[in-house]
Amino acid sequence: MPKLDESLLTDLPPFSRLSRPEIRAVLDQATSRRYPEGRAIFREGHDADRFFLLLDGYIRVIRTTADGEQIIVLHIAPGQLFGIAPALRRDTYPATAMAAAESIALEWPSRLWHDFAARHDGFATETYKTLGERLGEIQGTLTEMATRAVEQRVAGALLRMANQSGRKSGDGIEIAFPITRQNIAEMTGTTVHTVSRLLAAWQKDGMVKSTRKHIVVTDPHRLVLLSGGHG
DNA sequence: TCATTAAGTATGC
DNA sequence: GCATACTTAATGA
Repeated sequence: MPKLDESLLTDLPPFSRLSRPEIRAVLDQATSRRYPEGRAIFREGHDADRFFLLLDGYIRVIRTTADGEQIIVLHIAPGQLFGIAPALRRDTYPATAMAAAESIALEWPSRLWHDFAARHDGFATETYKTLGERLGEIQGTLTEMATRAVEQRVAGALLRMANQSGRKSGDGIEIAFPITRQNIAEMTGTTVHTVSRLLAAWQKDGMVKSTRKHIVVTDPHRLVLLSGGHG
């Protein structure tokens, strides 16, 4: 394993308050791995022996219901920690993590988490901050599920992905990882068919542009209106 | 309003 | 050419 460059971590919230030598020490304990699209990084219920930092790519966090249905909980963007079960005082992962696109992540043994938190100023607080933000997002989605109609939920899901992982392209905001209608159905508690119909209608109205596994939001503002105000 | 069924077309390895 | 992604229409809860 080649030595990892310190600049990988210097600008990321959990590490931004660490000194150069501290970052070096943290990096020297990390392993870097690559995951092809669709590969599980860890699975729900399994022993939480490692935690991760996403360097490149996108991660889909998935939970499976009792009757085997998949629910996409959220997506993780580069620069974020994930699989941080130790921060939640858990010894198993609460969800499955899949590479939504080809991804590269650093990993550390779980036992190091408490070590990092104790030794490095800001590591724990920054980590809890991202956990809090993530919880807020999940709560928001949950409320949306309970109170909004399907059309508003799908619009909201598209906007969330565009906001968190969007890159500006020629004609709008492009969702930066492969996403199928089935995936969106799993995020919004509806069916592929409904998602397909909605996307087709919105494309005709010029709000989105989509091809296979690829969506560009061309009129975010109107989509916000459709989603019912709040993003 | 939305899921389900069913039956198709398009796309990419 | 086959699996996967996607589309559309009909039906009924």
